Amino acid sequence: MAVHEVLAAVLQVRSGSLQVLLWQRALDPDKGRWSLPGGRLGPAEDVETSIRRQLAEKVDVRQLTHVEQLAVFSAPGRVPGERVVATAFLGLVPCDVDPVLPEDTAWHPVAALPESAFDHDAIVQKARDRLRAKLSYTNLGFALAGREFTVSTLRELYSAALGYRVSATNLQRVLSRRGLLEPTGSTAPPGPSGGRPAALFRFVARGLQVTDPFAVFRPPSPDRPARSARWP
Amino acid sequence: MAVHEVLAAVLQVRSGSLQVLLWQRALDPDKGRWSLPGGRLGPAEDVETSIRRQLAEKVDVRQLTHVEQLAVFSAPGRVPGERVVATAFLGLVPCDVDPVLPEDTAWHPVAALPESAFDHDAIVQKARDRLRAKLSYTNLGFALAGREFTVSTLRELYSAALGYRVSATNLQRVLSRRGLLEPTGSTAPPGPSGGRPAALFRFVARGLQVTDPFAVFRPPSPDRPARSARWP
DNA sequence: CCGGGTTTTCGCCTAACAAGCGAAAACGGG
DNA sequence: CCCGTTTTCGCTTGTTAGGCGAAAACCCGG
Repeated sequence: MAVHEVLAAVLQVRSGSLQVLLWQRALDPDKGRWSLPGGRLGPAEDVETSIRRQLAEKVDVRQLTHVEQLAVFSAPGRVPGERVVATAFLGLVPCDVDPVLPEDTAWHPVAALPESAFDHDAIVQKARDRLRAKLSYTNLGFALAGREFTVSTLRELYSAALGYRVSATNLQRVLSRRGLLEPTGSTAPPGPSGGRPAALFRFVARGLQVTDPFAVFRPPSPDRPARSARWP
Repeated sequence: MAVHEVLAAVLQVRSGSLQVLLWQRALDPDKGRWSLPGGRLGPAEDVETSIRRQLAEKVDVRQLTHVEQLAVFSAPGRVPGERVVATAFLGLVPCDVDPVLPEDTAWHPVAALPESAFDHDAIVQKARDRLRAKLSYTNLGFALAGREFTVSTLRELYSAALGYRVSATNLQRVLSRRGLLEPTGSTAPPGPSGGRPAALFRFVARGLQVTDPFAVFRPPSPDRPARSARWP
């Protein structure tokens, strides 16, 4: 018999850095420290429904472009007092929205977290690592970007999330070849210092999908060109 | 307030197919159906400690070469009666052991599961998918293989786990290039019908490690040859 | 309206890796 | 000692990531 809570590390790229949504605890334990949004699992909801419901108190749910389970945190003494088992989530918000936040809530760069409550910093690290990994072999970028964007802004998003500078040329090429990116046809107005107007792109699909080229030892499949189809 | 249980899909390649450890329920609910090993989370243990403890009743724990969290299953009605939230695990057993099993326990091919209890079949599917994915971009094969093996037997393991025939040549090449495989120097005795004796190999590391070549958009790093290190 | 500065986009090239194929190597058995 | 069998290795090909620089397309000031 244990209390079950759900917690989410909601990430967004803001002003060039990857940030996480935290709220400051008004009561003990860990009063004054920053913790992840979430709360107790209700009796008639599964964990994903629950975290979406609880996040609605912090941000508009419709602005959450992606939610996925991260892991269970269950060390016996992870919170003082009663035993609490937590299911942690990764949530993503696109860069073109700026949700109104409650008083006690604010964004913090994941690279410089404030004093955080309990084991919540470990959860944030895990969320960041998951995001970084999935940017490489999925179309998860759609959850960070707006509906339409230029390659330059997409480059800034990837650079901020990954923690290192990414080549815009290569980014466009790789995502295009994988069939994840498509041009809208129109262009964005050039910046104040001029320059060629950038073409607008969008992600072909806005749901998570994995690119399988990372799957090796593949069998020759009928849909792929089938480099040659004979097996011992 | 909900009961928390831990469940594990323990997989092993046996007689050429991927199989999962199940036990047959002697009591209602779902009497007679097959379910995953596991049980209630104890008050002083985290979920991984708990699943390892509970699996010890089924198989010798030292034979478990890999254990990882899969996901939380928490649909309100997933088991009748009291609310039960489950943390599901993937467990792997190398092919060269054959644990003694309790009466009610047996291996079943994941491709042809018997009538299984509750949502346990969904957990098994998820475990299978996770294994298949990780075989491609990690050294997880070490958990399926024995300490030493020939390329042919490794090929059979990968073929069984992935569900399609794998080229032995390519398997050895890819794993070697990634620095995961090394020859022991000795050879295995040839089969009854003769043939060149096969060289024995082992995995360099027996803990899980990810091969990053699947990470794209990488920065030029000092350790890698650094094709050329200049950035705009 | 023409040229300089700026930003984006595209083409060409290279490197790395997966993958297929066939020849050679290394055994046992008649 | 030749033959069938199994393994291993080298050669080659196709695909993808990645780097570099030129051309394209805009603004603005003279």
